[in-house]
Amino acid sequence: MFRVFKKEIETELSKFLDMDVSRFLRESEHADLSCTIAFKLAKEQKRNPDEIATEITNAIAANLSDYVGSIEIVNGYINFNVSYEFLEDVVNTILDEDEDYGSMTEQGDVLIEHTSANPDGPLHIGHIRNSVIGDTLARILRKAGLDVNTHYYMNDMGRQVALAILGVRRFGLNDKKPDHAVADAYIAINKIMEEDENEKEKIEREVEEIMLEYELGNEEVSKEFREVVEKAYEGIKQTLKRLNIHHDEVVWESEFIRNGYVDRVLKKIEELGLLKKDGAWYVDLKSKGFEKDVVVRRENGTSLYITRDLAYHVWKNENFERFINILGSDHKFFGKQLSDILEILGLKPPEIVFFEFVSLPEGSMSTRKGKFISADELIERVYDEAYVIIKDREMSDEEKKEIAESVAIGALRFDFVKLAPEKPMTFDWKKALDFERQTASYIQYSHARACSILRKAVENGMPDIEIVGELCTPAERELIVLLSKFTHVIERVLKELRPNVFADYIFDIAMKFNDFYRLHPVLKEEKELRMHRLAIVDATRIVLRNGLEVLGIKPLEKM
RNA sequence: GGGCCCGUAGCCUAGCAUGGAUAAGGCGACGGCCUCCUAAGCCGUAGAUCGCGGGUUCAAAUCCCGCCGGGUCCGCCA
Repeated sequence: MFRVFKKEIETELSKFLDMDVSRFLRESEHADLSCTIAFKLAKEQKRNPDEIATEITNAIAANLSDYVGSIEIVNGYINFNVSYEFLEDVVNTILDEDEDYGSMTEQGDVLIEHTSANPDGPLHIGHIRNSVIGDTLARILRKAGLDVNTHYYMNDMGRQVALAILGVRRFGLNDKKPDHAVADAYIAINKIMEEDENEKEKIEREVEEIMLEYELGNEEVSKEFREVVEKAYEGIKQTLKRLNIHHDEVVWESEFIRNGYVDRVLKKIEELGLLKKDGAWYVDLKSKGFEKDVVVRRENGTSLYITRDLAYHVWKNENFERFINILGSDHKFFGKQLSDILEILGLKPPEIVFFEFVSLPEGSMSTRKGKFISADELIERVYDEAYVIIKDREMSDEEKKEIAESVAIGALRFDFVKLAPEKPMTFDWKKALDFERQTASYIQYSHARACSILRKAVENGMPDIEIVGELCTPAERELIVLLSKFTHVIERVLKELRPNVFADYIFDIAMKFNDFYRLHPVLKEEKELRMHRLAIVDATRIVLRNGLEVLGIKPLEKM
């Protein structure tokens, strides 16, 4: 709805000004939309901005639709405010569209690859950042109308996995959750390598050996790889499920060796005359500014991670219009190489969302050294904390557990998604376990409050609702204008691929709703005013619910 | 050494793309609010040389240049 308001002003302004005017229009605290074009023109024409603003306003005022309620000129700014009719239309549209409010009609297929953690252990808190960004983005893009597929790219051919397999061979798997059991074997074999030079050499030779066997398709070894990888993934999948995250498909890296895509991509590079063979095979990327060649095949004939990933991206090109990867920023160099090679091949590179590292106060994490906080441990502790808060409430234990689970998962997801991806993050137990504001629980609580008011209204036999623009107070106005920006915000996320923007938006709604709640009684009011406010509460409830769902957080009706 | 990212009150963050009106929230601190729709809430107070230095501009947290501090990458690893 806000988009309609904005578009209209843009159209009228550009009729008069004959230039792209959108960059001079912005949301501000002073008005619903504020225009700074007069400053620009004042400079060019060496005139007073106020004078120009007045001229512009006079020229367009008559043509503006009923959604524009007022235009004001203040110090050269042209301030546009929405009308009563706009406010009414927003609330009525939300009530009408209900769970579809905020949905858009973007078209096309998108593939989002996220998480894709090495199957050598459980997800840790760094991986969760990837998963949450990826899953939230997937949900936002779906809300926008796109046909979204999510992939977990299973890195089954890496050195780490080979090592994990040797670990399992030597120590077996204990009876912990399967991903943790794999990690224990992996950590144990790493420990041996660190402590004993002879063992280290021996194990490294074995790693080479089984990697080669696996690439060549040796049945015995392949079976071992599959078993360990599937074990690890089984545990990872459980963790993701608890976080409301699922992948539509798991794509095994080794598949691209077996189905010939790796050979195809190598051949294609060779045909372009870019392949250098000197024992190993290299791609010359000097034209793209790289000092060193990129190795795409080792001397022993095996492929490398980038070779298989190139093959995967050839496949993505064949099957999807857009493909987005969520990657830790340590992959930036790699991502650039991958993208540049794809471009040389005349293919589309992936859109990549990079996020900065999650580190512990004592330094960066390492699965190999067993130095990490697992997602499972984090979830469990946040859950315990959430349970403590409600344990004395009057409800069934089952209900308490459900609420604690939703609050815990919500808090966790929100904590990761609210931070801009490019910001580094230092994990802090105290903050992770703190439920005082700025977390999902605040939003869930606001939603529950709205539900409660509506529930009581029905119980008291006053279910009728009706928005009346003229009755809107400043706080109500602000809230409704914010509610109208749902698709406006989604549009921005689509463009920037930064889901934190959406998280902020939903949080803002919760805050504005609490302002409203404090200032305006609802159920106590006389009929007309009560119906008006109930309409606002219901509309807010709907937007909060839809927003929380887009964030993968359960909208609770009671807490 | 070179590339990329980050640096905004004691702490965490938003704003930076497209320069504009007193730099916005939260945590923590201090003082208050449950005969009133859920106190997982709310109100008030204190707290900022927007890392530093230059430049562009009528106007810079935002753009440009140079530094400083932190992270990360520069493998026949992934």
